[in-house]
Amino acid sequence: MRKYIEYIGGTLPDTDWQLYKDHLKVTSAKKGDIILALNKPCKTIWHLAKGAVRKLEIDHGIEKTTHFYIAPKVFTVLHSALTGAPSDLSIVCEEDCEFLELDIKLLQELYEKSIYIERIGRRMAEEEFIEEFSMRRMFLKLDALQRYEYIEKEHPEILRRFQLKDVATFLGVTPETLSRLRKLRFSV
Amino acid sequence: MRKYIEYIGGTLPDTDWQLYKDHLKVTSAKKGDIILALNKPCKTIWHLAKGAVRKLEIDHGIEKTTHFYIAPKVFTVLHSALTGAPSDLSIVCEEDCEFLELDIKLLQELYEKSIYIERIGRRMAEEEFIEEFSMRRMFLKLDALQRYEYIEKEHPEILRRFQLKDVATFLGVTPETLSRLRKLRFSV
DNA sequence: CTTCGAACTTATCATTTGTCAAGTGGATTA
DNA sequence: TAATCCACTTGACAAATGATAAGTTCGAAG
Repeated sequence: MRKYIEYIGGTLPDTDWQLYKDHLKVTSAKKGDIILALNKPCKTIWHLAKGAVRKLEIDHGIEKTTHFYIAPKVFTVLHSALTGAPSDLSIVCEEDCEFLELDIKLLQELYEKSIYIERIGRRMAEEEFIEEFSMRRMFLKLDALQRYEYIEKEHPEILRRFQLKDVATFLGVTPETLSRLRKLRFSV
Repeated sequence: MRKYIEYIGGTLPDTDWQLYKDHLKVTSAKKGDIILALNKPCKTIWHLAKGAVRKLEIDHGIEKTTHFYIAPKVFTVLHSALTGAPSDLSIVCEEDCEFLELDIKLLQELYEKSIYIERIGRRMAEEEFIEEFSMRRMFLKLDALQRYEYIEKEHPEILRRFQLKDVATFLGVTPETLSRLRKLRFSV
């Protein structure tokens, strides 16, 4: 976790770091476990220490993957966490996982107590925004094959640790199309 | 501006608000003016008080619109502003505009002076993230016609104040395709 | 070991979207 | 006013992707 903070250019004095750490709860989950069910309000920030999870939505009965997270990584369902509304996303473990959980309400109290923690919150939101925008640009600029090649080159870990059918919906194509694109790639 | 802060659920005590206001610089620009050129580092946060602007990138010589902003709205090129790197986006006025500009460096100093301003910064980043994600979901869930209908229904102002060719690239289709989709829509 | 089911692939055909080329209309300018 | 430019539209054809159905492979469960 502290590494992630440094990665986004943040620093946390020891006392603030201690304050933060004291509110984390250690949990774990098995492959296949759903850690956030559809339509449940999201009340947690997960610090994924080990494993891999997937965020998904249901679109006309079809599962569509919106995010892949691989440890170490911090994630939540922001809209739901901020407003208390039911989450339109679900989160499932794709491997056995270990977490440090932080309650949203507790985090908001920590914001009051430490400007440094508030700052980390801002930096994390900024990074997520940039990442999300770069994903959208992928759809504006690249066709399906190029999007696949981008993942292959920039995030090969995703191909190793998640199912292709989920990578397909993440890329905005059907699993059949992804299969054809991969074949195309090998023959060139 | 203060309205925008309230909209995102923020509050700014009078003294902090005064501090913030004192650092804003009033500027204006004409329709067609480029307020941020491609490859220049972005050093400004613009508070768009009046008018409409468009953010765009160049992809293989083709202009692609990434954002539309209509007053009142706050925007910057976050990645460039945070890192000092040249902006891969350009910003152009689509109407005569009035701005309140805030220098990025000044804002970072203000973060040191006021936890409330820091908090507004966090809230803005969070809102931008949620907005950006909802845009990406549009590409995952909707085909081109449905994306157009979404804009027509949820953001009709965009159709009134920007050119269709730019709406087309924003939606990830060619202007010719958008034209056909619109024709289709009217005949149904 | 065998069976079963789910992921993945492959094939065929329909649909959507892109490309290229040309035409229309309205606004700006000489 | 006339000429010009550019956004927008339209048409014909090509390419990409989706839908459906069926086949293959592999790992999990009995």
